[in-house]
Amino acid sequence: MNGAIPDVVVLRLPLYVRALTQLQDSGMEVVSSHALGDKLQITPAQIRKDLSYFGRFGKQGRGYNVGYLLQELRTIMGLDQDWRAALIGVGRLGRAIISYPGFSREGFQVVAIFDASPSLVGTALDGVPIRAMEDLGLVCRDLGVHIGIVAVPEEHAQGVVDLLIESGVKGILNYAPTSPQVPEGVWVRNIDPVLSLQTLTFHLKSAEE
Amino acid sequence: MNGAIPDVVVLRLPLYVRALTQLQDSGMEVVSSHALGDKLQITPAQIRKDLSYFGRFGKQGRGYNVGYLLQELRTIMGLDQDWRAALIGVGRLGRAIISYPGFSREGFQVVAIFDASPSLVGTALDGVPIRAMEDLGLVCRDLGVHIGIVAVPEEHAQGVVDLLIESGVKGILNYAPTSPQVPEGVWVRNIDPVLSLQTLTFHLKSAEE
DNA sequence: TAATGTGAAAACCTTCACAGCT
DNA sequence: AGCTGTGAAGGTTTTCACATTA
Repeated sequence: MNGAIPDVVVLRLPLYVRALTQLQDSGMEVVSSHALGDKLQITPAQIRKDLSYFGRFGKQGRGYNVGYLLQELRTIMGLDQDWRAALIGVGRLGRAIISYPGFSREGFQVVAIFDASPSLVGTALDGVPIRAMEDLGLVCRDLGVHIGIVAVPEEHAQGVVDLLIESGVKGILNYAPTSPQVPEGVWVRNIDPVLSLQTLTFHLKSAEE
Repeated sequence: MNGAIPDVVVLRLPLYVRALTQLQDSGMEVVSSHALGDKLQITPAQIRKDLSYFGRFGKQGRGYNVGYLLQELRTIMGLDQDWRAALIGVGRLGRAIISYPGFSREGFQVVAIFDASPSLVGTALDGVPIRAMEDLGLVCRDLGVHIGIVAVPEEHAQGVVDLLIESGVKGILNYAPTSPQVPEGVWVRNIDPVLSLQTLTFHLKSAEE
């Protein structure tokens, strides 16, 4: 129906997948845009419009078949395949990330781990060997790493991101408290809970008046 | 000059604060909207427009004084005061959150911890006692908790959020993989790295073609 | 000269409203 | 009767472009 999907639509797709999965688990077979919208606090029109970028998945008068729509969305988003990730940085944060079961449950496998500290290199975490930064390029290409998970201190984040990009990695999940610069064709998502807290305080402070 | 600040502007304010702090640390005293925009991959016009919602902080021909703008923004966002948070849920995730030094460094103090497990209640974490869920309302009001940090399993998240709201908490940082429903006047920010990864795979898959 | 602050224009996104299908 | 899919309308956000000021 068109060419590019608005980024704001792409950001909502995972919400639909998550909500539909919950509905499926609870045994629901059909859902209307209105019911799905109630669950997500999104208007029914918005949901229908978003889905219409990708096809016609509903039945007039009835709604959407939960299982079917879920499967279609998972295919559209590439969630029907496995994705290989590399973790860079084995500090407190890196350890928490590797021990989080949600990633592998959703099809994201951490296949390589890197750290700059010589005392860590050679040991393993969760069965995955920790390697030296020097080997990043070779190993990432070898293993076909799709996504880099950056969990290094702020001052090293940009350097690590540059290295990942040189190694052919096109997707980056950045936990460092900084905004890395990347060229066209590389996608970054930043996770910084402090930024979220700071937008909260703005509203709390405003409401206080 | 205005009434309400667009939410999309509020989401960018913490980015400005973070970048300005980095500039200040590196000794820079003046910055132009162009230079700041380079750092954040945001257009100069956007930065100037965003700032103009709050006042006139720059000098024509020169730019912005880093320290002054930083201080103004911190005041606008309420970052010049301390905020008290309660953590709910002491699983793997809750422990990672409490051990993250970034929160207290930025003025967010975890003053209370709650968990449903009787074996944890009565023990302490990082010097903060773990309390029973039954005490949540009383303790939150007593201590004047501003923000609830939700780190419980998905199936308990909505219940915990409801409890927090009943207890007068108006800001929620939600780590559970679900979209809690809240009334007007309560603000939620969700942290779910899996959603971020899933938006990445959409782009990676699209680029693959 | 260099860069802000800001109306106006352009681009983008959301909502409306209804034809059309089940 | 009920709900989708979608053009068109309406609203919001971004960008442009320039008067203005240091």
